[in-house]
Amino acid sequence: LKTPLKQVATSQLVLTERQPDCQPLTTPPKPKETPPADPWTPTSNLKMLISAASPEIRSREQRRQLSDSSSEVLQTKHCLQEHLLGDEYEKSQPSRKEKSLGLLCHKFLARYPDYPSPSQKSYICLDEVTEELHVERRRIYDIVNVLESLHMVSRLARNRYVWHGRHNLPQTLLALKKVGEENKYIQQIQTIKKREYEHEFDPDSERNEEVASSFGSSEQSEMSFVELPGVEFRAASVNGRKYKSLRVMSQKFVMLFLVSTPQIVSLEVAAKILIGEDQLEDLDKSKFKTKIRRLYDIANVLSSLKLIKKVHVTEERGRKPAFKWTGPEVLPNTQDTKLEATSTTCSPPISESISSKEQCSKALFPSKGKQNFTRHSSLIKLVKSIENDRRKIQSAPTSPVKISASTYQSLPVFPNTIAQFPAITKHQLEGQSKTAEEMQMKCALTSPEAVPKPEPSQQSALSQPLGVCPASHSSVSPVILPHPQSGVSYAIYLHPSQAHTVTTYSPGFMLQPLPCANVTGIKSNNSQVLNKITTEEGDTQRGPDEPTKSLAAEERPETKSETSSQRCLKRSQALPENNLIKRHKSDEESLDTSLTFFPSGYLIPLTHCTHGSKAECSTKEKAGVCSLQHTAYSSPITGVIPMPASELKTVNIPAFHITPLNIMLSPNSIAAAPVLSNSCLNSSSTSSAPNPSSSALNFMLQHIGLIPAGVQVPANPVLQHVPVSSQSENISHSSGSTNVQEGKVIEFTFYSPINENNFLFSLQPSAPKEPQEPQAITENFFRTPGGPNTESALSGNSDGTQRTSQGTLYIPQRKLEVSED
DNA sequence: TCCTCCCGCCAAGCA
DNA sequence: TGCTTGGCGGGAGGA
Repeated sequence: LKTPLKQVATSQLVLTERQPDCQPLTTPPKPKETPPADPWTPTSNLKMLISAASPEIRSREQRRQLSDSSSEVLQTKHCLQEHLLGDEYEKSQPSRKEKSLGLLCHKFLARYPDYPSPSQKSYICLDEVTEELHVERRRIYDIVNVLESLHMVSRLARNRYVWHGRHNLPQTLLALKKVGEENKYIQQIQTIKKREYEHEFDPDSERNEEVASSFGSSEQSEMSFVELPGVEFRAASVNGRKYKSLRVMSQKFVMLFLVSTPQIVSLEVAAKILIGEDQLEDLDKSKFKTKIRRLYDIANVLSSLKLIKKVHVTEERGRKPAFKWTGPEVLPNTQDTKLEATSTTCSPPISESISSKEQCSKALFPSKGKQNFTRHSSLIKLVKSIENDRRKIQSAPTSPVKISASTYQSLPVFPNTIAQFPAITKHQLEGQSKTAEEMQMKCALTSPEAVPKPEPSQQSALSQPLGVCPASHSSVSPVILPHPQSGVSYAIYLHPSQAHTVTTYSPGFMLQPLPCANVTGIKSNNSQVLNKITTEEGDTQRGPDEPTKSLAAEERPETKSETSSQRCLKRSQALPENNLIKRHKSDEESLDTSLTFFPSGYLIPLTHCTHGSKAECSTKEKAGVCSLQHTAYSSPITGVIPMPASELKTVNIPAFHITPLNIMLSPNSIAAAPVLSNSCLNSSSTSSAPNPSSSALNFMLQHIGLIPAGVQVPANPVLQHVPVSSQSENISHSSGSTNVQEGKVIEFTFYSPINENNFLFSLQPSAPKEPQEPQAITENFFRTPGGPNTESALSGNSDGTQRTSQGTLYIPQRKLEVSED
């Protein structure tokens, strides 16, 4: 045995690649007839490095040595076996990890550039690859199939593929996302999660029927391989094993990430969905295991592509392997896509022409007759929500709805919803970007007089909210958003550390998502900010690195100019800190210099009052005198009412259309949980008249996922038990691991600091509190300030410019942990 | 013990 | 008919 002349650590991979049969760290045996291109000389090492960088050189070298290599390897192997004892030989073999598909895929990918120039097509010869990487052909197929599913390669002929690199990736992901939405993967995931909570996985026939019904829609639209225009699919077995192929599985797997929020998919759920789509073949364990195996194969390749990353989701039932999407965010429309592309350094700009888009959609929906992009499902949902909301407002008096424990159990989807509520906002973003016709339709469904149809000029003006930002922003300056219809502007005070997202505002659309604006950053870098919308929304598990994100509400504003809204802010600043404006321990330094008013919020335009005329509201607002019946609609009263937690009892939420901002609840501090309303909650202090505040509240809570659809929160809930908030401190931040814990108290505040027409709603996690009596965990989720009397909650200062309502949302304790390996 | 996934059999499909 | 492609599941390494 000869010692290599030089063997540097950095060349280890290359060496392994070249000679996988030799243990990389041991002295490789050397045949007596050493060829001139001995890999163990510095020169040959250099050659190998060059070769690794240049496929052409490598191929040439490879061809030259091809004839010798096989016999060499065999000889080497024999040589090793001869020189080493059985155990030693076994040890000398590369470990399982070194032979993993992921590593192999890394090697494979290293051979080709991410973005090959279109003029220079890279061809992949499977024989060469298998020889070069010293792997079985079979393994290469695994890799190639997944790459093919992403259109990173395409099959040219037998044994021959073309390397496209990542050029097609954005388009592919966009296409996959759309198909995923079409196939209602979100619902499927939710159905599966629901069943998980209800029963253990049990492949009985009854269950299969249930599954069958839940997957009915996807069966009808049995999906084949999603192609892109110009990237044809020429699989060898196009007709036969097409539907079970790794390609299709891979695409579906990716779709699951693209449609779900947060973009974490457990293998179990993915496998069940894939099984479900396979014509509901027996959900026996062997099939399930097989799917899981294949998903691991796919996941390994996707991980090598850095599209996903392995994590673990810990729930009550244990720790589950899952994967988290780490690839580029896919935004639904061209505009967003372009923004995304420009702000994603790893991707080249997407130049997607309309025609290619049409082609793409045709390719994506070949089996369906009508695949026009008519109305987005989220938009329909919104319309329904609004309709329901209005109906609720106009009909039955609000009475508490008790949710039984069984209901609690039957709402397994809900726990994830709160973690996903940023995605709801995102979803609305998508809806917002739909056509003007849709907007008008939506407007028509709402109060027409309150919501004037947007004119194009206004639209365009309003689509640039950032452009009207004050020229200079301190960390606490408001972001002014114009509102031409009302002649007033919206001002949003945000903390730069926790506000990252900005999107357009269109007044005709009643439920505009208006994510937080980074006051310091929005002017300079819109696209980046926009890009962050999705990446941060999708990752609700974030937290350790963003300790201040949700805590900015605890800070106070610092005003600069004397706009009306800012006067309000100033006023509030002068007020003593109440229980809702707390200082967070970890945030003390930043508090010294930067003060922020709202962490985020629901922008509630009071002009959209559905009951009573605007004038009426306005008058009453100014008068500061609100009848009980109108309390909910009417005026904000000046000043933040300082209220200790012990006094928090009631809340009144104006029954106006709520424009959700991006509510930046601390990802650590909340997690999805069913919310149990308290049957004891009474509304005796309110009149029996329909109380729109409950509708708005319900709408808002449903909308952000704090309560499931259909569940009603009483109009004027009164705190009867103190929620347990001791869990607030139990946020663990271990490196690489983020816990999302429930058992939190989320306090919320309604402000109207902007003007009489607008409300802001903000949520923030409560600061750690002393442990309180635990008996009411499941009975209370809601407590509000101001005492049992509704008016007292709304009354405060009477200068008619500001009012605050505060309350607390209790998230029952439950743990959902996502940890990264 | 369970997770992870390598490995290779073998059948379908293609040239 | 031989070769390519790839579904599939046993079973072993690793945590």
